[in-house]
Amino acid sequence: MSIGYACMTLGVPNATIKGCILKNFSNEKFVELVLYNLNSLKNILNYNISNDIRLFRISSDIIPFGSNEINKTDWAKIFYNELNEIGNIIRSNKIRVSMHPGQYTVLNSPDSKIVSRAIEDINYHSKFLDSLGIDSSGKIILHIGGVYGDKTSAMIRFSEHYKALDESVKLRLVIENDDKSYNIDDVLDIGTKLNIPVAYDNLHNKLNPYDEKKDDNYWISQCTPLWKKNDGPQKIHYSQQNKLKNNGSHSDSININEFLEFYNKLSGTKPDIMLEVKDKNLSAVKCINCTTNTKIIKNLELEWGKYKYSILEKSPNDYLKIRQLLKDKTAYPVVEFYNIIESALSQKKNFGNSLNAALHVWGYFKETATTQEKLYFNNLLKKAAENSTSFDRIKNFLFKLSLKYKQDYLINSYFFIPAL
DNA sequence: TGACGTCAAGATCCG
DNA sequence: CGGATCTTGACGTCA
Repeated sequence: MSIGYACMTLGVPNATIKGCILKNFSNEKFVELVLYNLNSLKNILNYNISNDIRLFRISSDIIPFGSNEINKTDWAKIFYNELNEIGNIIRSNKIRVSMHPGQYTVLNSPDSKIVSRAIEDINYHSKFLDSLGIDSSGKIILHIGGVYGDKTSAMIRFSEHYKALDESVKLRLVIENDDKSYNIDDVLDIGTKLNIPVAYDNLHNKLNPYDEKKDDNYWISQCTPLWKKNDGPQKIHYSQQNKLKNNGSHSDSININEFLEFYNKLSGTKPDIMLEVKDKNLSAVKCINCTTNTKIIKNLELEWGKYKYSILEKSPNDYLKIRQLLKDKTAYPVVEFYNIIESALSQKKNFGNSLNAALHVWGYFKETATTQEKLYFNNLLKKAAENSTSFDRIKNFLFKLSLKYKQDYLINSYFFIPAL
């Protein structure tokens, strides 16, 4: 059982995926972007390894316009060395990677042009995983598509188009229930007939249920037999509803109590769990720390090091509470720890607390900073007090200082994540 | 025809 | 001119 997250990281330096718009596409731009993205992917994977995250979804944007006809480059050849190096990192560290074409890749469309684009896109995803030397446990997760007023024939069309795919692509394909059209029963029906593994998505099932009396564990068990040896461990998608947003919007963070309630109800072998959540790797680390057999306080101390200034900024009370909580070096109060973190992060910031946290971080530099840097920092504080600049600018400046003075402890701090 | 969802690139505005 | 903020893109389905 592994727990992972999708596509992008928060608070990891040099780990973003870049793209460009169609009209700016050129071969030179493309080469530049792919080199940049592959380097980011390498950094993400190394981050995952050091945080013991063994499940990761690679962004479909890793190769910009990977399946667009504008893109004539043989990228697998051009970037053979980079791709090979990344593949080695993945394989030697036993990370499981997957990909997930977006909602616009529709294999069952009645429009043959849309179908051929969908096939091109699925082929691109498969080729990317092939280029890393990943075996068939590296999955491509796909939705069934549209209904077009006639679900039965739309499902038949999916089956026919699926059968026409390359064998190597079929080995990777997994189908997933969606939040509007194809419920888990529909998808299990297709999966059983075509022998395709099914990834169960709990939030989609909540929004688009087949039978509300059946719980998550029931459906996950129903999917289990469809995962054969070559497919690797069963996978599911797990997410929670953002209560302030539309149905289907993912929560900012995984609420740990709700997750553990779900997790503890799972019977049999636990599946790989792909989290879909705004705070990405942060929730992955949280859920891993709460389910691991390695119950050592050092892991909580590492987490605390990253969270502490964000907590100080939101709630000095909770800051003190956690310091108290982590005093007993023989204990592992992980759930309590994250409960306080979640509660603190849900608080609103205020000027005094933000200033206090910023000054704590400034403490790392106030001796070593140049006169100019000191002046600039004080000027930013003054402007913030007058409300003529935001604390984000102060944070940006402090982050730049962290990089310049190589303060790794600060560079990895969640304090600098704007959304937090 | 616009909403849906997603994020950053690109465009524009502001001081 | 740099930084902040707004708009667009890229995709297909459905109301």
